[in-house]
Amino acid sequence: MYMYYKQQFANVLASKFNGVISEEEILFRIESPKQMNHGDLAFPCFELAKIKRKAPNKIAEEIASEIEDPLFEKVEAVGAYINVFLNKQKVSSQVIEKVLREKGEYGKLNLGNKGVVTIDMSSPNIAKPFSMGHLRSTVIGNALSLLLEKGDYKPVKINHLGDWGTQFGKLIVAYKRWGNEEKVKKDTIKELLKLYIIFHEQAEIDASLEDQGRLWFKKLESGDEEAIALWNWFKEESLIEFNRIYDLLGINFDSNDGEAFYNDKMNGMVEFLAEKKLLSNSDGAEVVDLSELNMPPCLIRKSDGATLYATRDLTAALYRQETYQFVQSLYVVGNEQSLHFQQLTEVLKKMGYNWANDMKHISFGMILKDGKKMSTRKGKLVLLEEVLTQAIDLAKQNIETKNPFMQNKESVAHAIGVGAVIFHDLKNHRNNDVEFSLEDMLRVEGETGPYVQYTYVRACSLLEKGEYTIKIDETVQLNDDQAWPIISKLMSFSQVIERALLTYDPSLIAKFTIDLAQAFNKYYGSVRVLQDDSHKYARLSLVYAVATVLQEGLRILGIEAPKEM
RNA sequence: GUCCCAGUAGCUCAGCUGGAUAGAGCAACGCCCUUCUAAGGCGUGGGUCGGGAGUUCGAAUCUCUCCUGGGACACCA
Repeated sequence: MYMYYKQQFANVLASKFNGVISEEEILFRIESPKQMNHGDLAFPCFELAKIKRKAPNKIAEEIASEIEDPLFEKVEAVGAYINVFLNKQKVSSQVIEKVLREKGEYGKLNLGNKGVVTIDMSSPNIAKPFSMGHLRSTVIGNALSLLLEKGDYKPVKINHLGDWGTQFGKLIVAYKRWGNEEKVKKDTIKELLKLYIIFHEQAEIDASLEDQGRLWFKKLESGDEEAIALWNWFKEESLIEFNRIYDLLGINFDSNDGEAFYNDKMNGMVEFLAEKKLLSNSDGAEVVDLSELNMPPCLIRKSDGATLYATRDLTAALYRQETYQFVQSLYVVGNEQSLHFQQLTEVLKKMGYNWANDMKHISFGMILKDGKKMSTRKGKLVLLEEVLTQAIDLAKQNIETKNPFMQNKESVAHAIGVGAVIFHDLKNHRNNDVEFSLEDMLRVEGETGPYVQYTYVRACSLLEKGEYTIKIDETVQLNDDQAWPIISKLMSFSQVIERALLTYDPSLIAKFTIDLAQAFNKYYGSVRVLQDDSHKYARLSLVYAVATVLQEGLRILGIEAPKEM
């Protein structure tokens, strides 16, 4: 909607400028003023001043006085700017009616099916607890997937489980040395984590442990029965735990092919590298040299012949291109792996695959503890499940005091608790590091998920009390200017989606929902919606539009919007 | 040492492709529930946009440089 009005303005301006400056150029220059009293759209005349060799404010004045259009209720020159005020009544009706018609589809970018986008996300390491770090990948990946859908792409969510690699060799060694079947059966993940930590402690004393770990991974990779049996056991137990968490988060995947899935596909990839003469030997290991790009070499095979992370990721990339023929392939993986992904891309390009350029590392910042990276090896980590449980409990307590007679307390508390945690993760730009703070995560006031949900609840309550039903043929005649900030926000929704999609940035959606909620709460505080007068239907329609868009915004973030709380 | 990310109010962060008096939330203080859910609203205070130079009509935003924090840099993932 916003684009439409901007286009109209550009159109009018173009007709006044007689080709001195192109319409595209005008469109590009038009901005939305930061302050309400500067109108809804503004055109700065500085550039024009150079071309026309005239003072910019003179130009603004001249043009402003010439513009007359029913869509604009006021056009004024302020300094070098031509400021335009949209016709509030007219635009309000148009925007609200569009939302009433399109409902959840509002804001969708209808550009025709744009193809498959694979999203490598979540990817927890089995035999380790699901930590806060994996929450980020999971939640960001999920939001991007929903966003892509809204933009007419076909997302494929892949949980690239960390279920292969030397770490399992190490774990097997630790289990065989210090493990206890009974204990492990009882509380698998916690026991395995203990073993993993012990291993790394002991390895500092006895370096031969590392070698044994590598040996057992090598055994695993060559199909040793004992190794495989243990690995299977660890994996099954881990998946049970992970699925419990995915259920809590309400997130699922289109594929659970983890690293081990590519086990039998790696030889072909390595052979192809050899055929292309890209492999070289370095200290007994097989690597792809990238020194001409100022990068360290990419390791393909260890000196004992076992594969590495890069080997599996390269194989996975090939497999995904073949299987899905993606137009983009996203990797929602932490910042610290940026070198790895640069290497991946470069190796694929050397192999002659141009689609390597369609692979994008969607990086995100770390969750820090006391300003430092958390380390599983040293046992420094925070368990996601505990955080979620606490958030839900807190929501339950709040409901008990604020709305004790409500139905569905359980499911609402779940929506709010989980919503708070997800929103907290998504509201800031993904690249920022975040210091872990349970207090911040459980916050429900101010710029939080529960605040947005609460706003939605208020809106729903109004619709309920006002017995609102959409009358699609009736024009919505909104007469109060106080609604304008809301309208202005509503009309920018698809813009925000487009931008979020372009920059792979869900935080823009989160900020949008906050802004819209703030505008609505302000309105709610000063206007009595359910007042019985001739504009009640229009006001309720506005409320309906707000509720619809808030719900849709939350949905894209992967957050539920309860009707009561 | 090389490369990547960041440095904006006491704290956590916004600030669109450079544009009009730098904005929110939290915390602090003061108001507003006999009328639509106070998980809300209104108001007050709080800023050399890390330092310096440059480009420009115009810089928190672009360039260079320095400082600070975090991270990555071959047989972990």
